[in-house]
Amino acid sequence: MSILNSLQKSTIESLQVLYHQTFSEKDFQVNQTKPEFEGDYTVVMFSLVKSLKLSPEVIGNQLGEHLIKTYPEIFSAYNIIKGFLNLTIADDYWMNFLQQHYNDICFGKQAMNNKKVMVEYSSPNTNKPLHLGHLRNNFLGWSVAEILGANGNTVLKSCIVNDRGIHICKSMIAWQLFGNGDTPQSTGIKGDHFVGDFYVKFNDEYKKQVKELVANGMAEPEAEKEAPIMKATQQMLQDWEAGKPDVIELWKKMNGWVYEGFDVTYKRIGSDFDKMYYESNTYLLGKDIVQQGLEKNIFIRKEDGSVWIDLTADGLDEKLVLRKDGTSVYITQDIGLAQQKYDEYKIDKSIHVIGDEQNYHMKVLQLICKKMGLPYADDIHHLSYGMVELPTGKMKSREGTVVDADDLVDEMEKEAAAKTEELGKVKDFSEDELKALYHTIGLGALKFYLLRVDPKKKMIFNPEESIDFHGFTGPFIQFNHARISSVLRKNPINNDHTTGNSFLPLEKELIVLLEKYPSVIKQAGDELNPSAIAIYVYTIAKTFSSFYTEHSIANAESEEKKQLRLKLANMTAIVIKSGMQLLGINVPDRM
RNA sequence: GGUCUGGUAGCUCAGUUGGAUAGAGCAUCAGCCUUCUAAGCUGAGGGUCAUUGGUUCGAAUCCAAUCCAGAUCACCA
Repeated sequence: MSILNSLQKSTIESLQVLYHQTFSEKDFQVNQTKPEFEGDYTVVMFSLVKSLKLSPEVIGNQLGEHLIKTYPEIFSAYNIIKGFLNLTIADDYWMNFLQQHYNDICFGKQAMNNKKVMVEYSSPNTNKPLHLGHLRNNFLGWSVAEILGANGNTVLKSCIVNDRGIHICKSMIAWQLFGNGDTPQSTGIKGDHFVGDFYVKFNDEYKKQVKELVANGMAEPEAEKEAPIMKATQQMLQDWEAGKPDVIELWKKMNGWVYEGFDVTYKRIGSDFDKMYYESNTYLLGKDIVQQGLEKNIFIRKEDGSVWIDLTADGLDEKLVLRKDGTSVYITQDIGLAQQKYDEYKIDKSIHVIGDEQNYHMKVLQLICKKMGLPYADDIHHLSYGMVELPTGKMKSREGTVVDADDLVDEMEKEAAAKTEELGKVKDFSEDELKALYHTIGLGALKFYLLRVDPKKKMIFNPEESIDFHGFTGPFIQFNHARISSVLRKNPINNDHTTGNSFLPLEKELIVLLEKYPSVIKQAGDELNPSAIAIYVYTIAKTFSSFYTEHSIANAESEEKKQLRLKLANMTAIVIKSGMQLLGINVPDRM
């Protein structure tokens, strides 16, 4: 049981004994004691005043007295300031805790429950390479999956690839027109970038054609429809849907190039999936559900044949679910895919990591599933995250302001290499070891940068300023892990129970923090929020760093003190490593 | 216009669901490496928590209104 739970429980029991009234954890608040006061945890008395009809000071005194008398193994002292009962936790309690967990690599993780969760993330389009926004999505999705696993869930990572549609045809057309038969192999360009370049080429040509038509007197909206390259693209989409062999062949070939490129990037950034879904296989799903909905009168067919759902009573709008030609739209596929996931895996919860620009869409999806009475409707959860913006505003591919994922990772690794060389602490590393280290540090900095911010909030990335390696960053945390590793390499730990020590303030601070790790994992899981982990791990590293500078471990005042500090350091290293792992970040033993 | 987010130090962000004098990092300034890794540590300056009301022992946090910024409301995905 956590110290917080023990504290709540003993408080409730004491209140029962003292006042013959039954309280629950929600009836009073427990916080960590502010550093300017004496004590470790504080119970706030004010909320008890009304029901007990006693002053906060009186309750605090009686409660404090009773607690230390009844639970001497937990509490050693108390004091009251205003309505705050500050409790000091017994040193023995901490000592036992440390002895029990200092070498426990599973500390903080929950036993398996029977829940199965699917986390869908990444969702790339096969017409362009991944960019900074995808990175936030990928890191979030992967980390959330990991965190849910640490909370005892069985987790499936999935990915829906948008591999068909008009945007894919655009790069196909452009390649036919301007490609001269070039391939990634012949040009030496990574497949996803190669195809992305043709997508850009399409837009350039399209703009040019529209401009020409307008110059010849056509109205702009009409010109946008009539541009030959656009008409060709639309024709190609129809051919694709009709299964025309040469179009299908081209489509397969170009998507194949993109996947080769994606594989490299995914491997590099540490994304992986248990299940891939392809829109080309799912885009027809959901139609039968629409049919059922029509029969139940949840959907309505308009005169032109299109099918709609009226959500105005729920504060939303009317939403189209089938076009008049009978083809399905995005939301229809999503309903179908949700059904398929449920049928296939019997998942208890389905988490969709999707940007907040699609909040409305996801709301509609959920509402439709609910109205259809689908059993999983309430278990669909949209993990909505804010866009990554530049100081100048949104990233726009048309204006060439998109920060490319591959380029960014390259830069981060280069930066890591430069810093490492400058410091010259790993001169004995082999070429391969150095490469691995640069990757660990560079990617660690990037992941931490994107994960330390609350997912819900949009964030600003300034490409002018490179991502920092000092302060509240991944490398700072990695550095502290390396420092601890270094100390532990040179000083063996004795497993005997360490006794007879009281804690210095920084030692106490560290152990109180370590004890909280399980609750942080739980919070991060409940909130689907990796930033809770990031902030926590940083706080641990920072506290350790102060402790490390202030007190010598190897040359402690006594052998007992040395053992205590070694155990503290060991547990700190384990928690840092474990927490960073939940973020998808590795920690080196040397850097 | 409707709906939904958000507004905290010069900048980027925290703030444990209502608790004690609102915290970090970056940037600025001043110190600290003959001892375990200085990607570090210590300290200083920097705030009308967008504004105004309300709720109560107590509000950055809850409620209302206003201002500002963004997203969305497609027979696009």
